[in-house]
Amino acid sequence: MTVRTRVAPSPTGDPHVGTAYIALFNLCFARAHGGQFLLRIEDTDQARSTPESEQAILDSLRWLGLEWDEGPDVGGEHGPYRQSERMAIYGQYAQQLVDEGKAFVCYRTEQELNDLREARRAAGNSTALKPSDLQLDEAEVAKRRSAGEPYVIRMRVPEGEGCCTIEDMLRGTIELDWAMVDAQILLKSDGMPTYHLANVVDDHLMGITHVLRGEEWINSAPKHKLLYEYFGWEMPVLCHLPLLRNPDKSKLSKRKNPTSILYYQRMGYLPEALLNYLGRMGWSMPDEREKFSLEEMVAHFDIQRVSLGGPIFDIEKLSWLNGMWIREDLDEAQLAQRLVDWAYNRDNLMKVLPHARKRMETLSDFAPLANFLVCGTLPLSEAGFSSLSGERKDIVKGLQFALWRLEAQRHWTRDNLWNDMKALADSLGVKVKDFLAPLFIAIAGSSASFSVVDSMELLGPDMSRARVRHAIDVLGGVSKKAMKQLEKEYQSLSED
RNA sequence: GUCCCCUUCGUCUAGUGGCCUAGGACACUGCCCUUUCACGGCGGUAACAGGGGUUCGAACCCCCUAGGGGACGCCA
Repeated sequence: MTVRTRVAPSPTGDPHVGTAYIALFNLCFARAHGGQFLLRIEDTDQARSTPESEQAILDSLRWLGLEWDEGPDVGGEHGPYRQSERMAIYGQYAQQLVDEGKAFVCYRTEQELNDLREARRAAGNSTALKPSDLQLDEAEVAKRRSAGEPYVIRMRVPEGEGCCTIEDMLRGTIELDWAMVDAQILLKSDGMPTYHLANVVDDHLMGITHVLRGEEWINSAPKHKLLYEYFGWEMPVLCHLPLLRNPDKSKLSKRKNPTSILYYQRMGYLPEALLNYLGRMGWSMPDEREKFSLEEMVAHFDIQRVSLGGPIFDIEKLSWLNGMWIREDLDEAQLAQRLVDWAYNRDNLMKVLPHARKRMETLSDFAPLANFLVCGTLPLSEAGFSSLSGERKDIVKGLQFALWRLEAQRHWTRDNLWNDMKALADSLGVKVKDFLAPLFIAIAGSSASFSVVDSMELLGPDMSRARVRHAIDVLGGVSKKAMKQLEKEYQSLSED
């Protein structure tokens, strides 16, 4: 048995707990059956994938203690293979399908596609575009080809009535209407494969026998099944796991919940505890114990014990569990070591000292100055912002705008952050000093502290963003309606 | 809008036709321990979404309704 997890960098480069969740179940399933657990990096989207974001995910999984196997040597490189290095392979397979009439070249433009979908939606149909919808007459195709216009390769899909049946380990037989399945792009105009092609080709070449993935993939299973049929390959057994949710039950997202593993690391959660908690999401030990190690989970793993309701990620219970691990599994020497490794080490001190030194008269001044760096959530209160001039509404607005900028920043350095904040203040017509004042409190808990941008650099993106979010909440949050208004205003700012 | 998935305390869950007057855990709460706080111990509040079937018997099987979620991209 061989299973794999595909890891895709998120747009912000944060390693997502959802990725670790899926990886954990893949690992347990494989190990429990004496099989292999492989990892595959999904890096065909140039916009989101950088070497750093890929490394961040691998490092996070390792931090959690999820070790993967070295797979078969597909395409010349071991380990968590990178697709971009093997582009030629996908092109070949796509071409093979074209030659066999199972895929076709499509010159449709984005505008045309939008119009076609719009028309289908207006007619009350699904928006799935079929090969016949996309057909252009030969003269037009010839014209676009000789003009060197970009094209993609799409798969042919059934156009008549009927269902595709998918077998799922947990859900049994699922019937999906072929009408919902569009002529999926297999090869993008930049020559990169889409997930669908890469996924099927890789899994076959890597000898994957079982695929455990998130339930958001159920709807594309027919495409994958069809591809396996086109290629004449045996399809792996599928299993769709439930999705982790926000407290409001929507799919876990960073706007509503911290989702980055780095955030939990920075907050001081132990990897064992976080992994243990993820193992309790939609799964339970046969004896219902709450606390268990990865080894114990593997030893007792049974995929049939997965419950299908989407579990809500509850930080309070995670914290309780983390406390259990600290109290029961670490003696004092080990705990001391954890603290040192976590933050109280020389490297960290050296990073903080340049900012603290100028402000110190005695050594004991250091702790209060650096306190905010090792704090998790700051004990903020509304009163803490009362010293600021300006209305609360405007303070919240400033923080929200700043948050959006921070969320967009991929290169987290003090200079970039400074430029972001400066630009924002300028476009709002506010003095930088006044704009930054609430941010000081959000980040450091007081306006008397290191420069905010230095503080944010030290805190890192996840913790910084979480602090700003927390401050907005403390100030009463933003209503849905007000949020729409702010989004509009923010949009118009960036257009100027 | 169309299709798919899901539905047990506020939350994570046990439960696969009789052991269910529905069990455990987090949170909340009462008491005990304690100079304080925490930890720990003992209690308490709190759920089978609704309606129809099938069955001697249904949280569990079937149907309908409702609610929630997901998918409908040159994202994964």
